[in-house]
Amino acid sequence: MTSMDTTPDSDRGDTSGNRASLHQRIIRDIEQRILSTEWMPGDRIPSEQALTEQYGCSRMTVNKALTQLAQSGLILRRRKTGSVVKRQDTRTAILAIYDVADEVKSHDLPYRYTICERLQRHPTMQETTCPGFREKEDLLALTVLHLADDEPFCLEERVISLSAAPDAANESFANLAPGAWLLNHVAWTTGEHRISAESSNARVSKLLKVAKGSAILVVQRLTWRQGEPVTRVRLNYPGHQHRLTADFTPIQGLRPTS
Amino acid sequence: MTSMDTTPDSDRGDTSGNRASLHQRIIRDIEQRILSTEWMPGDRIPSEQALTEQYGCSRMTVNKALTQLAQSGLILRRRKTGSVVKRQDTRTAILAIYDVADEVKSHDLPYRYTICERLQRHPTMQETTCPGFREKEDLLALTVLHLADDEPFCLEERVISLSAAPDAANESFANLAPGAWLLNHVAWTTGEHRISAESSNARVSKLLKVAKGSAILVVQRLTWRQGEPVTRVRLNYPGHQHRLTADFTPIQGLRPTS
DNA sequence: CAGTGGTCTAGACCACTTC
DNA sequence: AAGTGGTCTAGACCACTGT
Repeated sequence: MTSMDTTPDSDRGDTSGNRASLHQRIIRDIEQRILSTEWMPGDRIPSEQALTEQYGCSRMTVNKALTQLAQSGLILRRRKTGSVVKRQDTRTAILAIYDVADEVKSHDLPYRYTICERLQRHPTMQETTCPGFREKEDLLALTVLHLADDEPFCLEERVISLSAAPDAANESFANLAPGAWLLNHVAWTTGEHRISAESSNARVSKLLKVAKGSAILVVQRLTWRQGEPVTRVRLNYPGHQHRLTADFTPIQGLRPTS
Repeated sequence: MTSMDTTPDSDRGDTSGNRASLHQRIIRDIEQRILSTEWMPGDRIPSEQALTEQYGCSRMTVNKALTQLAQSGLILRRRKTGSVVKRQDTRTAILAIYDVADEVKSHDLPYRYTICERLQRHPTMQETTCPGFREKEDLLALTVLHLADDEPFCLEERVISLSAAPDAANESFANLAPGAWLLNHVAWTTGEHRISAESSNARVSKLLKVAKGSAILVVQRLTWRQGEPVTRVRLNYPGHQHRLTADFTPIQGLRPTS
């Protein structure tokens, strides 16, 4: 009988300020209840049927809202038993990984890079044992120094699989750094980051012009394309000047890139 | 007239192996085209109307697929001009931040912690100038050493706002470390992480039993609840033994927690 | 078995944006 | 003005799952 009496708030017949769509309002309402601890982890969320009546809308609309809440990790949906507030024991942070050039430019500093080293080789022992690359694969190894305002900003040690990116062999990387070049030529990949702190060794210290043994923030990235390893890169940032920032919000979507 | 002729592949009338739902198959198909560079950034994606005919389904189903692709950052949707493949210049990684206790236990090591220091105070100069806390607010400052297998694993330096979490003042944290306690008592928050590498100072070195000046991975976390700062925490991990890992996949959703 | 979510349809109206 | 996505409806059938 579509009782409208329980309509949560009163912008229903309101002509002004009706910015959000209905399913978004449902999302906000439920988020609010969870945030305010009115609904605690494990508590049951009204069934789609119940919400359909509460909001006087169709089930699709409610379903869309609950599906999004589940996708953003706020609730768990199960058949028969219904949806419940999820326990939030681990939080996820969204870390945006930029191209180093963009990163520098976002600080309003002039950017340039130099290729310090370039050679074609096969995987080392370490590389074959650990993660991605096949034995005897043709690889291109590059060392790139990124500079901001002519000061060392990041030392990039990259290995590219030439079977995944054959064009790389004949590319000078004179106008486009390898990272950006790959972004333009090899499209999307899945991958993995490892972030750690290390003491700089002699080579890194020299190139980054930091004291030997000083703290370096190391971001390692492995990327695949359709199951094939494409590139492995170690980005060495002087620890004192650099930091990664990540927002975490279990609320209203994950804002993937925007 | 719902032409079925162009149905992309042939599991339509197939009774076996019909695992994925239709909108998921549409998502996969489009992802595939983008991954294979058949559709490059900027290229136009068929309109909802066109896809509706291609797949012989209703517009809602196509819309659901495209909406998800847009939410995961793969495509851009615009009215009138239609949807296009998005340029992928920045990638986002999902970083799971666990409670330190869970982190240790996931390594199958016995876990314990000790509260090294505890005092109630007001914000320091630095704290009032920089980010969250109001002046003269009551704060609880804690230093917690987390141990794995009785070896120092992480040094936690935490400040809790007593206006946001008044119960904390009378809590001994004997059975539950402050981080886990807050998770249970203050519900969800939005927040921010800053990850950097630093050289350990005397205090940190001593507590973590590492050489002074060695590389430390520092994770700073600021959390708010409804706009009010709740807690600020610095987690100091010996850099050599610890690393954060994050997966990035611009493909098929962001798997927020799972 | 009955309750719940998962998915889909075949329409509809509107808002926005470019032409 | 026309094309596109944004949203919503009022049904429907099915799959899963706990009792």
